Amino acid sequence: MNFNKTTTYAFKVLILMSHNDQLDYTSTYLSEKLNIQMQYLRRLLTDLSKAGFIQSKRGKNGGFVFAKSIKNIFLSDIIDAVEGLEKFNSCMLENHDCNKEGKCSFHDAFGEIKNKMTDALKTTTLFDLKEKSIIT
Amino acid sequence: MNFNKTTTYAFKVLILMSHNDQLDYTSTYLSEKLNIQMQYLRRLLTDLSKAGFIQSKRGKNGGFVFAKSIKNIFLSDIIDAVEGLEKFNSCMLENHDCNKEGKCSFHDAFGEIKNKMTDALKTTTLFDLKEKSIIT
DNA sequence: GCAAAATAATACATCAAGGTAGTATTTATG
DNA sequence: CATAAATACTACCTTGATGTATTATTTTGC
Ligand code: SF4
Ligand code: SF4
Repeated sequence: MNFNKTTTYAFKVLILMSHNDQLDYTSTYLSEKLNIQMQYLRRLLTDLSKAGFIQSKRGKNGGFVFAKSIKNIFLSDIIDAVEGLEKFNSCMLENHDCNKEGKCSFHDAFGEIKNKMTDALKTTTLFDLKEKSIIT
Repeated sequence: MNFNKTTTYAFKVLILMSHNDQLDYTSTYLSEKLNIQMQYLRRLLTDLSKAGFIQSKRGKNGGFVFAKSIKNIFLSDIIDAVEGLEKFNSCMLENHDCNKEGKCSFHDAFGEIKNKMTDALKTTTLFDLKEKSIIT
């Protein structure tokens, strides 16, 4: 019940950026502030650009800004872009032949909980997280 | 929100074995029935023995049987033995400096859901899963 | 007591995620 | 237009999870 590292990085970056969602953030700044290695972060930022969350400005005074309103970026979108959302809905036993409700107690026992989790991810935006976040 | 492969194997093995919890199951049988590679499964079975869930009988007519009642084997025990239970309770953002409630919206948004998940794992036994499981 | 059937142990192979380095490209500004 | 400051790209390294192969050990039953 965790995201992979890259997804976690993505969250941290975007949450930090959402503190001032009009600002340009350089990869150097983000890297130092969040303790994420430069090169890896750069790739991630490029990916997040290609996914449409942020946009890059190359050259001097460049950096990254949101490409759209943080009210329109759902947590599920971020997960989906980085590690894919499939596994959050798929069988916890990786029994790919089966996907039927009511066939296995696992499904019954955790299906509802998983759905709530997924719902939360699909309805929570970066804006929603903004105020209370301690991640600086 | 998934277990790693080894944990999934462990679940499948133990769930299958719990269908008839007095029987000896050979690694060959389990391997073929569940499509798990022999050598890897063997190691897992040895680990599950050492963890006290099952016991091994070496030599001809050997195999593995439960070492204790399946009413006393909680899903959380299995996870804990194989991949550790820590991450099911730790910060989803891997912000290891912090572990305070109310400090970050993430915590508020998903804390309750995670607790329910953990509770379910800690109160559900192999016996509870027995009847309805389709995993043969 | 020997052969067959089982587990145990050990060492090595493979693969994907994550991490690192070096070079190329773009752009603002003096 | 040259330089500095930024991102983009590409190739390689490291590590941990998973997979495979080989050999050793134990036990049963003829
Ligand atoms: S019924 Fe069980 S095996 Fe089938 S998809 Fe649901 S959890 Fe997986
Ligand atoms: S408050 Fe946020 S950062 Fe801190 S432990 Fe909870 S989820 Fe993690």
